Amino acid sequence: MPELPEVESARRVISRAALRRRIVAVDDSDRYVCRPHSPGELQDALVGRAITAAHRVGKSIWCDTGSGRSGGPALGVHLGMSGKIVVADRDGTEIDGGDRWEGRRQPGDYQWSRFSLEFADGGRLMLVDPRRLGRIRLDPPVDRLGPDAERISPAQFRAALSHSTAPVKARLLDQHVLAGIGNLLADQILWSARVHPARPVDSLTRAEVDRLQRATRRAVKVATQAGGVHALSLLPYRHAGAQCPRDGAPMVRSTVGGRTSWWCADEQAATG
DNA sequence: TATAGTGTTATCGG
DNA sequence: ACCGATAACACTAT
Repeated sequence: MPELPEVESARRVISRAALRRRIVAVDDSDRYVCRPHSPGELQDALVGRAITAAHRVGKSIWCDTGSGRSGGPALGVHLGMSGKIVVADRDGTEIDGGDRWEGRRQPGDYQWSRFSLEFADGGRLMLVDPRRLGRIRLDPPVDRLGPDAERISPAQFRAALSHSTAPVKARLLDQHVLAGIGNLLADQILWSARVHPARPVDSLTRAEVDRLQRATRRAVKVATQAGGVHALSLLPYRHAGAQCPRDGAPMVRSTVGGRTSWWCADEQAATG
């Protein structure tokens, strides 16, 4: 599920439930999720330290670590397609972030825990991730990300949607251009702004770019306040046979920018 | 049983 | 070198 709103929720879980807890053990045995680190590398870097702060840009989280007065490496967390952060007590009682149904047969048993930190009191922070497309790495290259979609200024947004012939949806999804927008947010933004997803960026009018900017701000705000993209109004209409909730025209589906896209056949015309 | 999928990245072609 | 499209990744849900 994770797009910016879910990732922000995960960051808050870490901030609320994991700060300043001394790490006594690390399970970094999943070679795919912990690539390109070698076995034990994450453990060696983290045992004896604690998370001191959790930051986010777009869909990337990184945690400052330290022990006493010495700082450690940043712990990067990416949730991929199916990851979530769960913090649980020694007995498996979830402190935060968990869903009872997600890969959990009994308290403390997480079938899909792909990485975990164990704290001195026996509690754990886990990356629970069925598909294993999430990622844990030290000192992640967050400087390559574009401006965060929640904080981007109108001028930065106009700059992001310029100098390109790419489909506007591909540009919205490019994390190096604008960080945090995923497939569902992109469809919501384009629908709200009444812009066809395949429109070349350099064909957009100033008015359209402004509508996209406002729609981005609104969609990110709505979803972040609700804790996830499930709150987006377009979501129930992204399926075969659906009609646009504004004008009743058919919702159509195609692939744009390599992703499944849904839009209103009438209001989001192919030419502006 | 077959297919699609809310994300990222290496690779390929222009 | 830049840009964009595509495949691959791993696994579950429908």
